[in-house]
Amino acid sequence: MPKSLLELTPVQTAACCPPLQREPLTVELAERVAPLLKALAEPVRLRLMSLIASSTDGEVCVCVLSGAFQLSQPTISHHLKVLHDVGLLERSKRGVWVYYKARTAALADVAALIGGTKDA
Amino acid sequence: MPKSLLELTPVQTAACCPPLQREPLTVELAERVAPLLKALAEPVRLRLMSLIASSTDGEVCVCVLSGAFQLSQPTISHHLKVLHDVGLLERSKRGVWVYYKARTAALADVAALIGGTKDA
DNA sequence: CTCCTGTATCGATGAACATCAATGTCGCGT
DNA sequence: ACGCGACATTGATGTTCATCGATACAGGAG
Repeated sequence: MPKSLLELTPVQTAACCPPLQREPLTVELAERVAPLLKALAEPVRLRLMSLIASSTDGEVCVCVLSGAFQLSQPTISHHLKVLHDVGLLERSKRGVWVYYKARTAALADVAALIGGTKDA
Repeated sequence: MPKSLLELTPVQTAACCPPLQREPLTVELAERVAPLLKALAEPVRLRLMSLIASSTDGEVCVCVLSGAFQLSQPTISHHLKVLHDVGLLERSKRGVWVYYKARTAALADVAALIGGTKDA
């Protein structure tokens, strides 16, 4: 896994404004970013991501997450897998329990690309 | 259409960090943001959005956009409609031509919600 | 070793989606 | 008026996806 999920070039990261508004996205970059957005583009996954990212411990047990939604356990597990597969969540198993942690850097990367702050 | 697409509350907009990392997203907010992310979560639409947002004129004619992809005209029209329907694009017809303009504020809203800059 | 419990995987099903060809609609020129 | 060109809408098709029940795979307790 790369240090930065999106592997933005110096020009891109140092840019005054979000790459998306700076110059047309390349096909490759668009295809690399889209899966991250797609993973977030679902209400349940957005809330899962938020629940984990806003937790004081930084980590949240799946057992807690399962109880926070009126969805079956396999469904929650599926959504967590989607977020994990694109690199938005880290997974650590301790004993019988599994904990997920948010990769806030990845979130920041996505945000910086699509919007961020503009001006010089 | 609301002034701000996401209608973030003062607490949310003035927050030190992205709402998503600050406190668990409410069901309503998650369901309001997800469609915007879904609209962006497609390589072609991401590139369309970028092409329009990065254009010097601020506006781009559909005739230009159609030529920039190896896709049928209806398909491009469909993608533009998706972006327009969620409020990411503005549409203006002049003569026979149709021009689309990026709602950068909407992009910034989404970015601020999911990532933005953290720290205190 | 054998249950019980937490989590992941599998298989199926119905809904949503990307794409295209065909058709419709609206302006402009002739 | 007529026809052409730009764009949108419709209908159809194959694919992707969210969800669930059933099942598999751990690891701890007894």
